[in-house]
Amino acid sequence: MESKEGVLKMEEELGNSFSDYFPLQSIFDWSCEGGGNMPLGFMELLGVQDLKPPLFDMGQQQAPSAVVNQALNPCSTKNERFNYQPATPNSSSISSASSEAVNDEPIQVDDDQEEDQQKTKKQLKPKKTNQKRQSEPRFAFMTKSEVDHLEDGYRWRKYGQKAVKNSSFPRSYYRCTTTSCNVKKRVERSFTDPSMVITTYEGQHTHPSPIKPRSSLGGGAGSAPYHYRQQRQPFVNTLPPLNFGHNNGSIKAGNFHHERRFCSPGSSLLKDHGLLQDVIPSHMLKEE
DNA sequence: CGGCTTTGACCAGCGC
DNA sequence: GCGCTGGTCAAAGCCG
Repeated sequence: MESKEGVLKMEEELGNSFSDYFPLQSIFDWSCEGGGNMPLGFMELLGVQDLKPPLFDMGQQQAPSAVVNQALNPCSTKNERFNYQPATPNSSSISSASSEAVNDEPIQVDDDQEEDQQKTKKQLKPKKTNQKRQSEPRFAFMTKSEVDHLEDGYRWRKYGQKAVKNSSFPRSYYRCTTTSCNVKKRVERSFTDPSMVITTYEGQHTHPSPIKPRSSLGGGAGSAPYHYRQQRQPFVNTLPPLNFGHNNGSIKAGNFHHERRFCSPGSSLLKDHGLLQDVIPSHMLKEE
């Protein structure tokens, strides 16, 4: 199965098994049994916990898990190693919450320290002081998408790209453009299925989504994330963007269309199902 | 002109 | 110790 392979790949990448984090249960199960309470949800990992998570506003303010319940009927998936992911743009997705520092406080580098580090780096390019690079909470998910960089409501600056071993697709590195926000994300395509995009978030946002609500747009072009330009591709996005609720008017009509589909269960889900089935193991679908 | 991407180089960690 | 690989830096260039 494609998706499972992807998840396993992510496990390797993250250096931990998802079962280490979510023994016997996936986030789906949290939603089913815990009344939607996630111990450490995606939203927290993204640092939007106190923002009325726009991410899922599109889902009639449903909790992520609820969205999942509708979309994937996770309660019947039992111990499938899947969990929900942010509704990424253009896509159906499979995610894996992960953190190498589940028990760690998110690293909040003092501004002064950070400045010092940058200064020294500029001057001497000294050794990096971060002995353990990946100490931030991380969250990875797979997305079926033609677009590499998925809209999630935040603005990102690409700071690097590397060819990845065993993959013909490069990995891109993005950093949140907001000063003092240390969130990073990596984006790469699955080499087993080029249509799948693996996005890994690292760290927590310390600020609200920069994308303003439509009502405050006034044209909105100015707040349109830079990469919208990149998304002008002949492909059609298949799911709503990760708007984090403050949906920007600049998001193209196609996305709104999908948004509506996503919000209305029933036939709309069936439509999405066509995409999801590319992602969801067939046996999961049979269980429904 | 500011903000962003591109891309080659550099650095650190890790395995052999 | 050496080489490989992933992650980051920063100059150059692009674009609205």
